[in-house]
Amino acid sequence: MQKKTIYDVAREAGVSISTVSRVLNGSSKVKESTKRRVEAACVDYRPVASARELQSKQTKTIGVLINHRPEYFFLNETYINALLGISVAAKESGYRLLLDISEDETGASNLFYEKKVDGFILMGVKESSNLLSVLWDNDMPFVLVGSFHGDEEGVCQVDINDRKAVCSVTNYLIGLGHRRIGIIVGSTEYASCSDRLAGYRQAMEGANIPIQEEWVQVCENLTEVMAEQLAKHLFYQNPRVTAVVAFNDSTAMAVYKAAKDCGLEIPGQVSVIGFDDTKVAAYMSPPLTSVWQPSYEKGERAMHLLIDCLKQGSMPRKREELNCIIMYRESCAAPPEE
Amino acid sequence: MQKKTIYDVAREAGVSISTVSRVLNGSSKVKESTKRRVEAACVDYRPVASARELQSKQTKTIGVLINHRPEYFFLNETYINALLGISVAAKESGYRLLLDISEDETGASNLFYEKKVDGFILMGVKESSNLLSVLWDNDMPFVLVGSFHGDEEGVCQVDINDRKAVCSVTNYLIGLGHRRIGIIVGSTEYASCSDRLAGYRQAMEGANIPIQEEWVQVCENLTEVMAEQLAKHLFYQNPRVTAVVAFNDSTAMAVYKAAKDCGLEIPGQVSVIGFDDTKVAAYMSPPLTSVWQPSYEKGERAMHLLIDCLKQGSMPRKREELNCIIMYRESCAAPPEE
DNA sequence: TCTTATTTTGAAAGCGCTTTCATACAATTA
DNA sequence: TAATTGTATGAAAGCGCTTTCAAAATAAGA
Repeated sequence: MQKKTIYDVAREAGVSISTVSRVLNGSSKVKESTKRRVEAACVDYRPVASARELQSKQTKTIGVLINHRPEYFFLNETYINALLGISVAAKESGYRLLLDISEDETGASNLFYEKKVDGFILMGVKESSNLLSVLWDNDMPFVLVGSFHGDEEGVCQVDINDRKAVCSVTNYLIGLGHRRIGIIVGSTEYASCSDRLAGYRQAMEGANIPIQEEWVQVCENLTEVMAEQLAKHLFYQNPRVTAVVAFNDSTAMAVYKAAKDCGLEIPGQVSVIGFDDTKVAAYMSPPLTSVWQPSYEKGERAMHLLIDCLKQGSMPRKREELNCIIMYRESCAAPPEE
Repeated sequence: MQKKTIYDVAREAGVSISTVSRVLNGSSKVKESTKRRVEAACVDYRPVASARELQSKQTKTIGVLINHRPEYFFLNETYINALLGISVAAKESGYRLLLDISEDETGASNLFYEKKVDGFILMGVKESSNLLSVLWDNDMPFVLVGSFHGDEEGVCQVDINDRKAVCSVTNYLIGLGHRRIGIIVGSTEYASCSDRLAGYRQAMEGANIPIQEEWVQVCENLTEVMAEQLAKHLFYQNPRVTAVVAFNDSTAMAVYKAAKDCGLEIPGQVSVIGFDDTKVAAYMSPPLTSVWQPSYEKGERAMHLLIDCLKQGSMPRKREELNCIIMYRESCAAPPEE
């Protein structure tokens, strides 16, 4: 079966292809009666996207980039949730998603150079990325999901306040009586890591607790296996930490494992705090106190912002901040008596 | 800055656009010396994809469909892992991915009708789906990831043997001494659910244990909250089940919660078995015995199969079966003495 | 050297649309 | 009724490529 083209529709309706195109796009006035004729002839007709894109210079598709190392074999749950939000918002507005999961940015710039997308949503961008300036310089709209500082004067992004959130939970731990508080974070190449670390420092300084450098474990490549080791480092110290702020819930899980291996009770002997409040947090044993963040909403909001840009033709350099919620559960308590 | 077109390259190299196109596509012989001249002129030139697609009738992009209800707000980890495998395999072969996450299939058929993709990878297809026949009838290549039976004589799919896997773990439970074994599965609209249920039945029948119908809990809409309730149904029975086969690890987590609420010890008073062996399984308390399945490899393999189809022009109606591994951990033991 | 076979190249058509520009027609106004 | 304005439509160009077909350049054979 040969596919129906705009010519077939035009013939069937007894009009020219221009008229068909006009009723399809609603671009200019068409007499009501002919409009109806054309619409009737449009059954089983679907415009070929590439033809339309070639001419109209827009693709109605958004490139979604997720920074991810293939060797991790596991995608951060917050990315997935953001992706879900992006997906729903895109669908609402008739946009499609081209997904690029990778560490390097050539895939992304290809999408741009080959005109495959109208805009981008970027997740997990490294501070050292130079993709952003390419996009800026070429007026390609994009929105960042998640933390980023960068050299640019300001980019369009939707984010949480990582620093504030970690500052809060650290203060919570301090309020519980903890002094020797450890933290495990990933590469400071990522703003979310450096911000969370900064939040920890801020809280500790605010409480006049001098930070022992062996309490802060920064890891370029924070897998669960690594996290477990780092947690053990923390626990083998003498005196050991009585609480650990984990970069995220996966890390917290690893900390749980380490604690178990070291024969430390949670929360009796060590308190643990996670981040992201992934689905497991509530089911862990003991249930994990964690910072919930609105990942889905981040994605959704980013998409809406991007679509607005696309409509208006200009990109706001604004940053939207969404709120986190600390989910208090049972993984934290006062430190053991000395 | 105006984008460089094939005309610019041609002028710069002193040849016609036909020649440029030829060296770009390697479609026919070009003299070595002119080839070099053209290649030199190609710096900063990127073909516009839509123009190329319009003419060549192929898009070098694959549509990836994930069946998912928006109200779930959470994407099955096995899908994500498969997606990762798909992504890596696609990248290797220079394919892009158009992602469509949704329950209904109009998004997918749009991609097809508008010629946005060269083929499809489908995940979580319902038995009642009629997308497949549309694709078949129009010679659009596709590969299924995961279980599916369907009316068709056979489709190209890569899958595990759900029935065999659940049969094995049920036998394991029986071997441990269990007789009253419960099972919680999702909608039998999905082959993976009905197959796992069939595996359970097969094992029970094999051991001559008549199945009490209150032991099998089928749920159209298996969320964690639902699973927890169903688990409690199982536990409130008199005599109650001594083991539960959960549809997947999320369900198993909910069973853990229910057991805790009912004051039942795992594995002392109830044994629990999960499926998928997601990352949490090993970290649960007690660590969950679960069936690991090669999700990543499923995606990777599906993509390779699809690319082969695309090259050869014809689609094999074969089904590839990958192996599962039972990860024995500490959530199963002999049933309590009566 | 001249013909024939072979390789290399260019002109031009066309993929299926959108959009400009001009024309035809209907509706106003003088 | 003629002149003027406004509206509805079509012809044609062109988006940036690939590909066919024929011509030109080169190599081989007589």
